[in-house]
Amino acid sequence: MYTAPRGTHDILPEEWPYWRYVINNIHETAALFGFEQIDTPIFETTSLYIRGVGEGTDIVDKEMYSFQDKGGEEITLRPEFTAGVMRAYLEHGMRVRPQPVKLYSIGPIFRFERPQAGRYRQHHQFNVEVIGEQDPAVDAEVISVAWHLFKRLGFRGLSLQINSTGCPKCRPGYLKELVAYYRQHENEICDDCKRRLERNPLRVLDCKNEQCQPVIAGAPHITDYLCDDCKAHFAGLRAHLDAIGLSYTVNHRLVRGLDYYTKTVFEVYAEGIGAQNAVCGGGRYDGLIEELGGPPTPGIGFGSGIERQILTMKEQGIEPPSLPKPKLFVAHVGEATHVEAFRLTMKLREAGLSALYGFGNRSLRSQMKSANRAGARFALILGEDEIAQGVVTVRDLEASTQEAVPRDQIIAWLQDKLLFGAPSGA
RNA sequence: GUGACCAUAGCUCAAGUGGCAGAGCAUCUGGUUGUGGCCCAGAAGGUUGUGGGUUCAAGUCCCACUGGUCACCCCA
Repeated sequence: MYTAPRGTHDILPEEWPYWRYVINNIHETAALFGFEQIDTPIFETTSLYIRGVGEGTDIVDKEMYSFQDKGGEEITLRPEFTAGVMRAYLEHGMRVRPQPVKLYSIGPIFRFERPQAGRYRQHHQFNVEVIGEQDPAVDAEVISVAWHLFKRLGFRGLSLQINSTGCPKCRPGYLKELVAYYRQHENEICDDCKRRLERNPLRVLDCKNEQCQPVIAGAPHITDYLCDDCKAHFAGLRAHLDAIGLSYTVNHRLVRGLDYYTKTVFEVYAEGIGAQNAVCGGGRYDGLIEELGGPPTPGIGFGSGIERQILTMKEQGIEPPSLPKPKLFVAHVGEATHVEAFRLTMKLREAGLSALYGFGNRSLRSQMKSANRAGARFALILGEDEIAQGVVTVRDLEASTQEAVPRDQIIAWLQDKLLFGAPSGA
C-alpha cells in the first residue's frame, strides 16, 4: 500500500476546521496591519537559495530538496520564503511602489530533515516581509504581527526573545573577540563547536551541549560590540516594543541559522508542543537584496509554522469553530423519483441552499440516517405521492416535525426557515 | 546523519509461561411497503509492517529490513 512520503501528512477533513481558523485569522491579521498577499512559486532555481540563504547554513548544506528538471535546470523546492519573495520584489521592480512594501504569503515549505513532533519535511508557513525601510518601528511592527495573530488565536504562555546580530560593520569585530575567547577554551568545548568556530562562529552561542554551557556563559555579548548604528537600532526596537507593551527577553545567545540576518533577530516560543517549540522566527536582512543583485535595500520578515500553531491550539485546548454543513438532504422513494429528486437538489443549490442528494437505491430509512449524520437541518422527501400532489415532504430534523410544501414554493419556504425563522443557530 | 521506543481490522486496543486472531467505536444491511438520533440483530472488514530463522505449532521467541514516533543536530 502506498503511504504519504516520509515527513509529509494528509490534511484530512476533520483537520480543516483548525486550518481554516488559522488561515482566516492570518488573512484578517495581515489586513489589519496593511499587508498585501503575494504567492511565489514553490520552487526556484537552486542558486537563488545558495546565494540568498548562504553556504555553510544547514538549510543549504543538508536540507534542500534539489533536483534537475527535464530541461536540465537546477531546481529546489523552497526551504524558506524570503529569497523567493526578494526575487519577486526585484523582478517586478517593486522599488517603484510606495515604500516600504509589506507582503505576506501562506504556503508549503520543504526541508529534508528527520521528522519529529512539530517538524515535517513538508510544512506550511505564514510568512511576512517588509522591504525598503530601516526604521526600527518596522521591526517592532513585524514582531507584533506575529504576536497579534497568536493572541487572536487564543494562545497562552508565549514568549518572545530578541537579539541583535550586528551588521557587516560591527559583526566582524565581535566575531574576532568571540573566536579569541573560544580559542582560550578550545579543550572545553564539544566537537561540533570546534567545527562551528571555523565555519559559522556565531552558532557556537546556541550550542545545547552540556559541556559548552559554562563557556557560552562567559562569552562576550554581541550587544556590547554593536556599532552606533546597530546599537541605536536595537534601542529603537526595544523602545517601540516597550511602547506597545509587548514584553520580551533579550537573549544574547539567539543567533539564527541563516546567513542573511543583520541587526534584529527574534523568535516566539509556545509551551507544551515538544522540543520544536518555536512558532515564529525571523529577523532583519539588510544585505540580502544587494546580495541577490539589487540595490541596497533593507528588509525584515519572519516565518511562522502553521502546523506548530495548530499543535499549540490542540495542546492548549483551543477549539476552532466548526465548518458549515449542508443544510438540506434530498431523499427519494421509488425509482421513478430519482431523476426528479436529483433535479430538485440542483435547483436548491442554484438558489444558494447547500444540499446533499441521496445516491443509489437505498431505503428511505438509510437516506434519513445519512441526512442525520451529514448534519442537515431539513430532509426533503420526494416519493410518488409527493410528485402526484405537486409537493415535497419537508422534515425538520431538529424539531422532528414535517409538513408538505408545494413544489413551487419550496425554495422560498426553505430560505425563510433557514435565514429567519430557524430555532437553530448552528 | 546519530540514538531510544514502537508496529494486530478504518480508529483505539485485547489475545497468562508459544496452542483455532478478538472486542469497542466507525461503516453497511435489517428490525418500519415511505422516515433520522436511542436501542436490538446481522454483515463486511486481517497474508498480525516485510523477509528469513527456531519449533509439531509463532501475533507471541531470534535475526534482518521497512515504516512510524520521540529526541539529538538544526529549526517553523
